[in-house]
Amino acid sequence: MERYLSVGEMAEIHNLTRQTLIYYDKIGLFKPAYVDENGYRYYSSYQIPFLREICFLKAAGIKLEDIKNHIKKRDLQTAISLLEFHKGFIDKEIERLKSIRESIANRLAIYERASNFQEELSKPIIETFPERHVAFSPYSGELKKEVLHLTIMQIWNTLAKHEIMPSAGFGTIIKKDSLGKENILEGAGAYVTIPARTEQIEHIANVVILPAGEYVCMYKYGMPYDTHFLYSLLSWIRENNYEVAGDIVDACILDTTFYDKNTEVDLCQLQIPVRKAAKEVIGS
Amino acid sequence: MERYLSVGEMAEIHNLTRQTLIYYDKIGLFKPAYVDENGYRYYSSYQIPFLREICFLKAAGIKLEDIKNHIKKRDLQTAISLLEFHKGFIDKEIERLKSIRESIANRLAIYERASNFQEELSKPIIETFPERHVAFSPYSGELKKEVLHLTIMQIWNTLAKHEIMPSAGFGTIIKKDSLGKENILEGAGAYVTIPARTEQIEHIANVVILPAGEYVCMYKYGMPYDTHFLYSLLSWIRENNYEVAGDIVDACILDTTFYDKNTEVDLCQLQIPVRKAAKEVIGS
DNA sequence: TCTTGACTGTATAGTAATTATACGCTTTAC
DNA sequence: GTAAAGCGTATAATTACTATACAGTCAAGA
Repeated sequence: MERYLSVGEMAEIHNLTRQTLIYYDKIGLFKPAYVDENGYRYYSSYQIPFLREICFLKAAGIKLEDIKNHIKKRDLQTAISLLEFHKGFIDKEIERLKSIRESIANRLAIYERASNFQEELSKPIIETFPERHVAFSPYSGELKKEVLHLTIMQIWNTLAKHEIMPSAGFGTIIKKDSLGKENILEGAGAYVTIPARTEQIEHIANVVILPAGEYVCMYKYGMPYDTHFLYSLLSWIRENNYEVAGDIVDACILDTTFYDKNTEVDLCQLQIPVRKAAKEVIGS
Repeated sequence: MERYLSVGEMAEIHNLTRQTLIYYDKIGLFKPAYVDENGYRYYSSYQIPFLREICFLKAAGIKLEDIKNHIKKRDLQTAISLLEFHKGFIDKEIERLKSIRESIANRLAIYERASNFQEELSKPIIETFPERHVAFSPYSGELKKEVLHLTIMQIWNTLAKHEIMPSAGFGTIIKKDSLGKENILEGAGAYVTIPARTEQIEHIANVVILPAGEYVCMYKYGMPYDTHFLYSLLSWIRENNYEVAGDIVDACILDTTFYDKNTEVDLCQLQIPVRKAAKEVIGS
């Protein structure tokens, strides 16, 4: 004495729509036990566990095509391997989302700091930064906006190809060794911050570690090649009995996408690592 | 002296395809700075930061439509609220994936145990279970396969509507109080296991806690209403100087989806909570 | 018996963000 | 001058549905 269920009933039991069952019929995933002369679909109550299992696998995020292939010749071993495989996939997804989350949080941290920069604009301030890992690539030729963009994009893409999401900051690094030279931008290049825990990356990009410590900083509207900000900050450092302790960072805080077409400079922050100058340096 | 980039160049810089840029043009997300008389698209290098930002937001999982609406009138506050909102969304996604992961892991645990049941089939064994939380719903009317399926689906759907993924196990609970009665299945009902940490669920389903402890168990091919397995296990319990300590669980291990059309019973495991019988009970 | 409403059927378009393909014109390199 | 590379548009396919339109079927009440 088997009872038959209509599409509507079967759908309601499984919290699906009628259309969905018709679709499952069409793609051959789940067909009614019996179709009457008018084309009406009737399902056996014995089919309920099948549809429930389909719903479970679907809710787990497995594709209907894979469910279809699996459910036909279903045994314990294939069920285990399907779920094992999918568990691995879910794990990867969770890792991916976590790294996106971290990227967004880092970006937000930059924005929060940028919200309060106004009274500090163009003034020297001292900030402490933790150790930062960055992917670095030197500029080629004269530094202008286009070279800057292209070099950043090149690093960005290298990272993206290895599934590292770049966002926590980017900008320019100016070499300490070039400060005295005729061309202060000699050896300078673009950098993109990468998560510190990324280890295998050394093989795919030139990784530089920006040391933790005190930096003399200045928010400014101006591109890295507008070097007068840098010179004025270097003067301040000398006058205040500091000395430059390492390579200089010109971090892009808000790029031109935040401004109208005519404002073609970024809000950047110069970051010069410093230490107190030794007495003899002052005298020289 | 502004340089223009062709679709192909612009696409390559951003690791996109030509088609994608044409699509972005079509939907109004990102249009070329200039189109020549032949319809060829040319992008300004000043547009690079915009496209980079679009790529970042896209990689973060934000919909193109939302990016489009945001990027038009972009300022620090809207950028922060977009990212804050999306961070919340990502958090929810991570939680969702974690609960799917847990469901899959639980299901795998059941399957792993089921892989080795053969030599234990129809024999009493003693297992220890941790505390388990289940959603319970009594059967209405005579217990047969259809009622069983429908009752489970009803619990399943109640859970699904509250975004709890049910999978870790389901089956039948037989009331200890009905063991002596004419109808041993009086008050029996279906259960579906729920994650222990689900707290707000008491309002939406009848939650029962199956206590931790020793259970006399038996793997068997047979539905819960095939009560002779239960009776034989109850005899074994009496003969071995145990007594029933609580409601009886008939857990579905492998449902009929694992078998061909003709095998219409599940592999189930009876689980009877026990304690050592007091002396006077033996004598009575 | 007729009508009404609730169901059923099929067929088609739309969703999101591309990718792939076909076909033809333009530009560039040799 | 020719061939290859690159550009244009247009269309279909992808996934798992949902929504809509239009028509046939069934059960209950007047």
